[in-house]
Amino acid sequence: MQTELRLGELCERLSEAQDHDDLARAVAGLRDTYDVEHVVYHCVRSGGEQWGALTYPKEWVDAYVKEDFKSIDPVVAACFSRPTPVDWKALDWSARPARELLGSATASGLGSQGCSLGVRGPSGRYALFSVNDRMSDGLRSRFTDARVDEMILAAHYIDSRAQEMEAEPVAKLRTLSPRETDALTLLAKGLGRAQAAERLAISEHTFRVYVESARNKLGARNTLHAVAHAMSLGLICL
Amino acid sequence: MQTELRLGELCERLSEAQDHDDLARAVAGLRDTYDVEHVVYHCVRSGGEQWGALTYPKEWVDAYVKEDFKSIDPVVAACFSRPTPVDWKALDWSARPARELLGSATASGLGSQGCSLGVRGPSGRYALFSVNDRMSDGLRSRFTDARVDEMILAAHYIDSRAQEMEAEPVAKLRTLSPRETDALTLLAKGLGRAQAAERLAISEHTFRVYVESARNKLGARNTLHAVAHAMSLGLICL
DNA sequence: ACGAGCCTCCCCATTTTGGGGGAGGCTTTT
DNA sequence: AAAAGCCTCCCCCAAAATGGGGAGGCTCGT
Repeated sequence: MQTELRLGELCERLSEAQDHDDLARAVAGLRDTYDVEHVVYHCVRSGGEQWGALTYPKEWVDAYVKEDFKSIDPVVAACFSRPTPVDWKALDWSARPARELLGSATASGLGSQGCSLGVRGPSGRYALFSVNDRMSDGLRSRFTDARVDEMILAAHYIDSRAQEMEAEPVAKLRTLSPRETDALTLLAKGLGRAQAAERLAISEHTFRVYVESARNKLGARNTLHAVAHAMSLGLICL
Repeated sequence: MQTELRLGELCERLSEAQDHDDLARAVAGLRDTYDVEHVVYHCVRSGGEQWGALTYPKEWVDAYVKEDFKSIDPVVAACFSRPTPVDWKALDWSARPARELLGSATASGLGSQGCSLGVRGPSGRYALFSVNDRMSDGLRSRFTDARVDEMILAAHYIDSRAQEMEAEPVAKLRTLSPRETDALTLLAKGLGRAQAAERLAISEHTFRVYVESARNKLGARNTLHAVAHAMSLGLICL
């Protein structure tokens, strides 16, 4: 197995990538360089449906989507809260849905060993970068630190390119005034209007004006929608 | 200037880091290795107040917090939506608040050139990794791609350690049933209860049961709080 | 000087939500 | 077999929110 990843090659392919197929080709090149069974970029959550740039057989990808394995996949759950690479072997696969996932993967000819790293972006965006092999011992334990570095860099570059491809032209990023931000933030934190107004040392009437104003700026249908939208845009945070 | 960053040294310091001071020492070691004016890890948004592990003088840090520069800092805003490193020189500093920030920084003896990379985590977490120097031309243009790689890796490792230090013991991660998730997601997207119930092909009474149930599971005070909380935990996404 | 935006405050009628209650059928796990 | 959770449906009443309207003072940018 090669001991050095030519990220220059990956970056070159990514810089020319225009669509998901181009990303898939870049990921396939990575698999060949790593000399592993599969390399996977799985965009779990973004503005639209989940999608992936990967080397898995179509049969397995179709089964994964059809059975909605994303909602019970221990890898997806584990990487959601851990910032470091996760060895699949270390996860709990005892639950029946997880065993079904494994069975289905094996039936599609895949190895059950792998390593994944979660990547996050704005507006709750969440993606997974995985390396999969059929060898009996975990990839993570076989990887040197240098290889973890390469995994992190590969994940970052692929996700960056994916975000760039998805980005809507930011014609006009909505912003809120400080008081509007305060008003929505306090509501998001669970305070009622009366309590929030008191917290800000203003009247409920005034508080309401800020909420209405923010709602109009965000083009929201109601207060809840305004709060959710503001959170999604990263304008407020709990 | 050295052409190779010894990330092994950074990782060693980080693996032993127990608090923010340890992180600051690791960051200071990085500054010495890079041979630059300052290196900064700025946790802009997480569960608590903003904080940083950095080499800036206390005078400047105090001024930054006191003037609430975070809310107008073009670097903070730019890195929020860009997944790749941002050269400060390329940003718009013409607005008065931004000029005040620059003036204050210069008065504190800082250079105005730098490069920053945004890092994201769960629950809307957002941090910045920056390298600052007083040289007249932008660091970004002087950095080779190898240096960008090191910047990305350094940002990742520091943020990972920071997250590990902050992580509350996950005694019980709240989850929602699929229907509860659907109900909150549709409300977050701006549908009214009647419309959302129709979308799910259930009655409004039933829809309401899911909302109430989700609200109880999340320990939320009202529906808006439940939606905001679910988004914050990454349970639903727009 | 003027316009835009922010911050502040008030009113009424209608609609929606929250809090409480009730119920049954199905699947999964232990 | 039993318990727990999910999915489905219905009711009432009080409180809160929404949708519409009104207003003035201050600061900043052009």
